[in-house]
Amino acid sequence: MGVTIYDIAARANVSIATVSRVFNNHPRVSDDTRARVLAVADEVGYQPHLSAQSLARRKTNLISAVIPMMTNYFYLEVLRGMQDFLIDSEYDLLVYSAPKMAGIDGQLERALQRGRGAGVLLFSTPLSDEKARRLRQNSQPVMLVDSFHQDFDSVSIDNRRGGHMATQHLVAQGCRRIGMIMANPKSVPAQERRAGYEAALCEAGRPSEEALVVVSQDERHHGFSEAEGEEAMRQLLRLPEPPDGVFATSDIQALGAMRALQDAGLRMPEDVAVIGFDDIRISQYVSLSTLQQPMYEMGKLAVEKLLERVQNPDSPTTHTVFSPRLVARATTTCTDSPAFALVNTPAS
Amino acid sequence: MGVTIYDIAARANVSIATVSRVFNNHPRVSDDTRARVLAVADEVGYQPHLSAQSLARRKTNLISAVIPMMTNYFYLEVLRGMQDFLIDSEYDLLVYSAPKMAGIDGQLERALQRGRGAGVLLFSTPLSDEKARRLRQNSQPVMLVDSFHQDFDSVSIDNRRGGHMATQHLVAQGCRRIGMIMANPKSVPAQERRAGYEAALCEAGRPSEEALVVVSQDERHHGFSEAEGEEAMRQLLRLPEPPDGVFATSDIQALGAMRALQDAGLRMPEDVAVIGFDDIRISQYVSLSTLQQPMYEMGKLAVEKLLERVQNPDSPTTHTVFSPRLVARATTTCTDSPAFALVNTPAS
DNA sequence: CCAGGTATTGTAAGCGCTTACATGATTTGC
DNA sequence: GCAAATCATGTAAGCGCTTACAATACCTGG
Repeated sequence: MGVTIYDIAARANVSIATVSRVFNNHPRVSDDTRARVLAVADEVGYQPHLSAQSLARRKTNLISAVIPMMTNYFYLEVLRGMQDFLIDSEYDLLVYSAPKMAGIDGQLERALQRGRGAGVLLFSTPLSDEKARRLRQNSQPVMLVDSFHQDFDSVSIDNRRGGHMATQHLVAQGCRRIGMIMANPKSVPAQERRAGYEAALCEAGRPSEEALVVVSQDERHHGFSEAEGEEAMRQLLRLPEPPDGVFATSDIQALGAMRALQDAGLRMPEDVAVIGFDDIRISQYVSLSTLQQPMYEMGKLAVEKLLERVQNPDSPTTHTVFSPRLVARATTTCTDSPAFALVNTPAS
Repeated sequence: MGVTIYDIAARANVSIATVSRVFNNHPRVSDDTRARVLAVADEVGYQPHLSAQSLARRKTNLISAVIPMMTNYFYLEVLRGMQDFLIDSEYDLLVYSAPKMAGIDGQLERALQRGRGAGVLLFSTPLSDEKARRLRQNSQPVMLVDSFHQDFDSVSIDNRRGGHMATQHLVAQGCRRIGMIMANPKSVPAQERRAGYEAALCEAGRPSEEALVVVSQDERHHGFSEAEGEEAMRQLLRLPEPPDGVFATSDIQALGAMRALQDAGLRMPEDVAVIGFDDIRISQYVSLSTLQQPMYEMGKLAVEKLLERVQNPDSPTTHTVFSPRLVARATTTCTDSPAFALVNTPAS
């Protein structure tokens, strides 16, 4: 069907080996034949057959990204960073995403198929020892993004520090009772953010109150959803002494919390200050204070490091930890001028 | 390295052909041997080698999505729809995205490589006759999403109708001078939306004024960016008689326009009503009126139809056109209660 | 002028799988 | 009870490429 190296070999009066050498830039080909082969190839529109190459070379030029709940804009930015790196490389990207947390194992299995990809980027997925063992056996190197395990390369963010910074910021803004809207504890980043929150409270000499932390039991998105955030906020507001500052484990939950506050007729930040985590694009528009993750850079670095690992399977494991950056906006401070105030001036 | 059918054949005392038949659910295998082969395969952890399968079967289980400027949230939603369909199929998804419009040809070439994928989804890319010819020659079927060409299957939206609805809505809201913030005319959807705009003005007995349509010359994103929208709005405001209603070819441009209006101290919708196109998630939060595209459904249907085409290369070409849906929010109507009003109450 | 390089090209054996065809072993129909 | 059909399995030839090894041609220097 397609043009093969046999066709070219015949037309250029050389063997298929020579044709192959030409395309692989093998040095031992005379300039003469090289030119002839390339001319013929060009003339007939030759394209190498990628599956055949993969089979013969015993490696592919594909890498896989395994992503849970792509609805989260966080991943869009990371993907963008990845693509910007890959576009100049010879590797292509397979995307395996699962709508629910639970589907991630199946997608990971798919990505790990033999002869499929050269490496796997696994996002935001905690690794049980059992699963880690399974991954180590596989021939494809695995790189963890937004999660951590001693045995695998990883790129992540200092969640504990972020939780600490968020809480400290609320303290600095004068909040007296600081609550937290926590995702499902199965999420390791969420746990870490909570640890930072508690450490900061402790440092500030505040008692940490169980009731002020609302923990999501959601399995589907591990609590990272607007609905979960809204529900959690309502719960906080029902407390005898509701908080006047809230740290949510993600912006998307914070958005839900904002909705709940609005419904309750409360003002931000005067009645309740709100801070999230991630800095997704929406946050800028609704002036939500948050901890920014360098999503683009994380994506870019992650593929870069994965490809290095593919080249060099035995180099020592590395872990890169980015620092989050505090972005103070209108939900916690009174100085920042709000976005789109005019839209929201109720018309009369 | 990996376990092959030879290993299994040896351990199960059968030929490799039989092993292959077992995995391909060939009917002519006795239950007895089938069970034996499967037991052995399970024991040694056999996984078929996908490149080898592709080569022997002369087809792959990959489809490619070629997407310009993934920054646009539109594509995230479409991707989600695609993934939800693919997760139950045997196909996997390759994503080729280009940060700029100009990079799309290179990515398309990559996706079209022989032996790579079974089909290609090409997004939002106008096809010159030249390029169409090139695509027809390729062995992979191509499906157009958010664009149109007679010779290829397509899934798109009735942009003309959308432009018409948007403009009609502004008319109904009492706008007297209706401007338009237009993307680069290289974008066919933008052109169509403009046609709808002009038709609606004409029907309403309004003269269409050249100066009221600001056309972007941007090449990078074809004008689909916040900065371009903002600049266009400023330009409109400098007119002797500025518009009191504006239709933007996308939400992202509309967001820029909103920023310009806010900077100018103008109220929406009292001074200027604004409507966009797409209904990206942010729009809901900032209460931007818009024309909703069924992005998720488009993605889902697109892969579904592409896979049908892969099965059946000779069936007649089909075109599916979705209708946009008007979503009136606070930027055009006074009835809708705005989102997050509290955030935007300037604190005192 | 010839042994011993070195540069260029060819031969052929894979890579791991699918599948047309061939071969016995069983079953079926009459 | 036997030819014909059916079933289960094996043999071997690819799919399109890479690459170790072999072969040939052309240089060197002594």
